[in-house]
Amino acid sequence: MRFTNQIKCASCNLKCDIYLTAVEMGLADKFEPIQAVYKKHEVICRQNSSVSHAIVIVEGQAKMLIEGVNQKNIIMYILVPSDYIGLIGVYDIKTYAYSVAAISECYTCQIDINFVKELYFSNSNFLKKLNFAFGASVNSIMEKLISLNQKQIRGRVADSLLYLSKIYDATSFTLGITRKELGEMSAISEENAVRLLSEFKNENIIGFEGKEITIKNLARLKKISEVG
Amino acid sequence: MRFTNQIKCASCNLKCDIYLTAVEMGLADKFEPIQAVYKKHEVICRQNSSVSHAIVIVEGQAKMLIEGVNQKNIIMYILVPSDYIGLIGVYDIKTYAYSVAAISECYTCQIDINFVKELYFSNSNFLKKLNFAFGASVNSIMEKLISLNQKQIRGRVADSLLYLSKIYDATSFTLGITRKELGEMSAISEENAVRLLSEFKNENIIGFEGKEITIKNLARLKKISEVG
DNA sequence: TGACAACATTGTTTTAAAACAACTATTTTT
DNA sequence: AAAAATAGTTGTTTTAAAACAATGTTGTCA
Repeated sequence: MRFTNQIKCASCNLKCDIYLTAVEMGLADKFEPIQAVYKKHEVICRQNSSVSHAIVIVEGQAKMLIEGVNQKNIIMYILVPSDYIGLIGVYDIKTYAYSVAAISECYTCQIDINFVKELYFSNSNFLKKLNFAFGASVNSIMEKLISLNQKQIRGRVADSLLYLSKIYDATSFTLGITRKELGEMSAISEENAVRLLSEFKNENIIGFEGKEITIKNLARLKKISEVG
Repeated sequence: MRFTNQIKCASCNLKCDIYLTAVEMGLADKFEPIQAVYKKHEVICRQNSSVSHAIVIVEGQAKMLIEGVNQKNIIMYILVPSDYIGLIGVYDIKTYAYSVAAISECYTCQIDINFVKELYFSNSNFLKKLNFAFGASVNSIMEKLISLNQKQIRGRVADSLLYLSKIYDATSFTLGITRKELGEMSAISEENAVRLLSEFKNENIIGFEGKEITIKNLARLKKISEVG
């Protein structure tokens, strides 16, 4: 990890909600984000450590994961630019329930959680926005719980592929993660992750060449996701 | 389900946070909870239906569950008096992500979600209290995710027993749920739930007679929960 | 109070997915 | 450019847990 302080918020293309709210409230001068860059594989925040900043992904990709017993992890989300880490600090939760690690070089902005809290409690629009995002994340965790516990591995991998297609907003995308990590997203072994990709390829549901994946039959994939 | 309107809040022993906050803000007269009684097995709220009221469990017990594919459910929590259902409505989530069903006769109070929202947005103490509860629930869902996905069935049943012991606040308690439901809490089959109870009994970790359960060796049970 | 349903139990069989193994391909490092 | 490490692949074996089956027990209600 290294610090940069090159980009000023005023000239940043991302324009995160925190900055926009600060500006709206005439607090732009009090707004001093720390800019940190993480190399691939570096840990951005560690499960059980204390939440001191809200972190915005400005560039790059990261995985949010729960570190479980016997060093097996579950990857919950892939974070992409404009996603937040650590908002839970606003809800008075002191430690992270998850870890986040870079899967490509990640540029982040880190804003003191107390400053974010100040905005949260004094700006009801911002409050509603965060609340809604937070509430939605609870729903998506429940969906993940169902997916991982009640579907067979075909359904789980289908879910992961659909999820990736959604966050990359395309049916063709470059898989930012390894086969092992695809397994960790679906709570299956690396070998079975490979096997199922090949299976889907043979059935002409997807195509791939290394990390380049194309969903060729979205309807079938959705069907597989549904029936488990 | 039937309605009663016998108990006035002023004379209610429970004194929920919603009522207390309403009183504090001089809104006690605007506070008109609906009192509804549910028989055992009756559904209190159904997954995907819309959230219109915050519901307080006044008496009795209920299970909160996610209804999954192929009619297999996961029981997330057992709700006991003073627990809430539907607070997620405050966070602008319109539909329930789960169902709740009575496991014994349940007396509930139901308060219009818009009234609760009013309190939430105008009383920062109440807001903080709800936020904290909500944030904590996210953490506990993640723990459940780990428990159900990375532990073997022994560890999962151990977790369920520890959870029950915690909510009943005793090492001896009457199991409010069936063996099948204990399985649904631990994401295992009914048969294995029975088998593991017997196994734990043989190993002198627990004792039971029908629904009366005693944890005899808490340390061992915690160990089993840890090692998975 | 007898009949039926729901719940509990235990042994046996089947199965889905992990683990193991052996090998190839692709990146990184030096 | 060679060596080392990481990532990907496929076939085989093992295993944990579900499903099946058969039977006993308790509860409910007409």
